[in-house]
Amino acid sequence: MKVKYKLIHKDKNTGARYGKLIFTDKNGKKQEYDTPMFMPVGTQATVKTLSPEQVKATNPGIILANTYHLWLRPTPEVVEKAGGLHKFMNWDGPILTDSGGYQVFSLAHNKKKDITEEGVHFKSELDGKKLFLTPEESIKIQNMLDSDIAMSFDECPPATADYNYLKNSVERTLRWAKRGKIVHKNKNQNLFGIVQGGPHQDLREYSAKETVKIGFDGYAIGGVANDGECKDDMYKAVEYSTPFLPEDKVRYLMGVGEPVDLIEGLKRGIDIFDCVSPTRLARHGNALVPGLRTDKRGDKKENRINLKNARFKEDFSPLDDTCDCYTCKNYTKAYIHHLMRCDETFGATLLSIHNIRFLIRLTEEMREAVKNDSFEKFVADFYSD
RNA sequence: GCUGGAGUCGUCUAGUGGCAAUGACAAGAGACUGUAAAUCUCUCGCUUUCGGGCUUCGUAGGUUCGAGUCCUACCUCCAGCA
Repeated sequence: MKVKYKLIHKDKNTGARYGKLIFTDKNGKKQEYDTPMFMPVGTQATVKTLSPEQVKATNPGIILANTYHLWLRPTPEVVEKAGGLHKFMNWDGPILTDSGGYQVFSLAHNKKKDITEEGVHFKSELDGKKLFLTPEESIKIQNMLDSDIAMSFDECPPATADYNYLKNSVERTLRWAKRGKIVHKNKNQNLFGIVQGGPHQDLREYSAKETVKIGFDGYAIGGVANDGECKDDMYKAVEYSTPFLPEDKVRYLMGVGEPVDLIEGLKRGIDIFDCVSPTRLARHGNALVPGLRTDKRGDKKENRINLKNARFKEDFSPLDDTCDCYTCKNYTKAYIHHLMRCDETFGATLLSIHNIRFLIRLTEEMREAVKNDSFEKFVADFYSD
């Protein structure tokens, strides 16, 4: 499905935007979704522990899948034979595939040797086989998967990498973006570019401007929230980038995240977010709950409870009594505590539903605030609770 | 009653003269941001000013510089025979 972003309203006092993503399929049929949006992650063509119906019930827009993982298994050929990713996984909503760029850094064993101009050498985690992923190959795979949004294959170094590394990385990511765009043939698929540059103002500005010159259907900000980056640097990375992105294209902050980050991102002009944290936290027994806490670094973090803790054994209240999700409407903490203690998957399912809905509900509330030009007050209330 | 065998952290278990004592589970807690993650880390006899101190391997004695480990008796459990 081809996508168009429509900016509907810009908040009077901040950079926050309310908009719509309008997807049109081959037959001219439209699907519309509001932004800001939180996209659940389904790396292996499934949002872990959830059925498509359960994902749908959280009111999502786009969901994610990953090129790297699907390349190795089941292979793009299989997905193509199945009739594309939508059919394969029974998801008729929009799908965004990450390019494998993130895996470059988390999987390449020897960064210096494995990451070359031509592409990246991997060792398959499945069978130890030597693999080589290039920008062209990544786009080709995404074309075959037939996702709605393909991401450029970027180099995603930690924000804490030194300036020179980040500078070279920005240049390389630009060259890779061009190479990817040239081979992008799927007319029914959108291609997004990725801005890199760590926390450095000049690099972000340069990366954003050059990426826009290449021309993409949407723009992402990458290389944030990794390897111990502090929140301040992450917000800087965003605010150094968004001013140079076109107003009529959607902006995607990759891999983020936490409730606070959604707010801070939106404030700086981001429209869409994705993060593994709601589903991973769920599998590890944690539920997002209202309020904030301060972590050991002094950063404001989301509040959450660990349902495995003994204190929930006889707590027969819902996870969050302000929440409208299936889990909160039907189950108690004591029951989820029991399921997590027994390693029953249904516990992870219930927590995933809640955590995803928690973030999506936050985007819905932010949306309303932007519509009413009251986002500044919304932010103030959020921090004062 | 006789003959073998066994009793070690909540549970199972390693240990055959230098041991607060192995591993697993359970338990208590923490971490997690484009998913190498339903994973990982820490604690788990008592106590501590974190150097240590104290008490532990069925019970009671004994041998030894030193005993969960060797000896004696007893208690309990299991198997076989009466």
